[in-house]
Amino acid sequence: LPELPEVEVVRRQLEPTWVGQTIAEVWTASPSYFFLTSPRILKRRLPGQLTVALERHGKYILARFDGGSRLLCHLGMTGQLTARALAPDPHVHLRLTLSSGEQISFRDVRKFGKVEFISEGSSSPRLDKLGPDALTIDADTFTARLQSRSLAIKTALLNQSILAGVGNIYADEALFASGIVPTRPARTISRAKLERLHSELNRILTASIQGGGSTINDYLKPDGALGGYQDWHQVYGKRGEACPLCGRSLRHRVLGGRSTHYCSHCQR
DNA sequence: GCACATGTTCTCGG
DNA sequence: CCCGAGAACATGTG
Repeated sequence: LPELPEVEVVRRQLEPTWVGQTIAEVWTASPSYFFLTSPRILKRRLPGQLTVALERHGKYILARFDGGSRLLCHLGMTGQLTARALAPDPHVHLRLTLSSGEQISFRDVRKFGKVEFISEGSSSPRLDKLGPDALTIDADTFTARLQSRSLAIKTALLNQSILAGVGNIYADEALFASGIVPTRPARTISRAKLERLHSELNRILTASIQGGGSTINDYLKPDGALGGYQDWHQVYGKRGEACPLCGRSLRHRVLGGRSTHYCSHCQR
């Protein structure tokens, strides 16, 4: 379930524990078909690496090491990254023991998460494909990247090569907040409306990070607490409930294979 | 048993 | 190349 705000909360909580530490030991579950880089390579390349930064691009977390190599993590749908001690369970796939003695664990029930070691000087096709990060993109770049598309605006927002970090929840919330119907082709939306969407998206992502992200089913912060932003959702998961603006019943439909929530009166 | 689930990636159409 | 529909991935919940 993690989208940009949840991944950023994870990054911020892990940063003080992880950055500045050397990786001492690597443990992987076996068997596991969870890794883009084989457990054998992870165990050979990671020990001894000094972590100099913990970064995020879109929904990806990247640990950067002093030699220039990086560890790429994607939480998929149910991934959790934590420095807490976890009770033994079959869903922990990777544990990194740091020089401080603390452990970073990657737990993922559905195994849609990804872990990849990127050697110094190498790039990752996954990273190369990503568009600008949704939290830091400026209004001009945002409108330029969307104005040329004939895709439905929601489908465009979910496309990580156009804009990185927005998932189903925040796409629905941002479109509601800016009064745009999710099915509208992006290129038919005025510049002013796209600028409004940019500012509402930024406001919502920032507020969600402040609130600790959204917990629907699985997401937990690294400290084990629930997120808080789900209480502020206006439309996501609220089909049939009253629109917070006009009181009419909120609609639901499938768009691009994804569950989509909107108000047909307030969003045009 | 069935429907549904927050993400990514690929294939097969047009 | 652009776009959409659908499936696949693996496992859980209601």
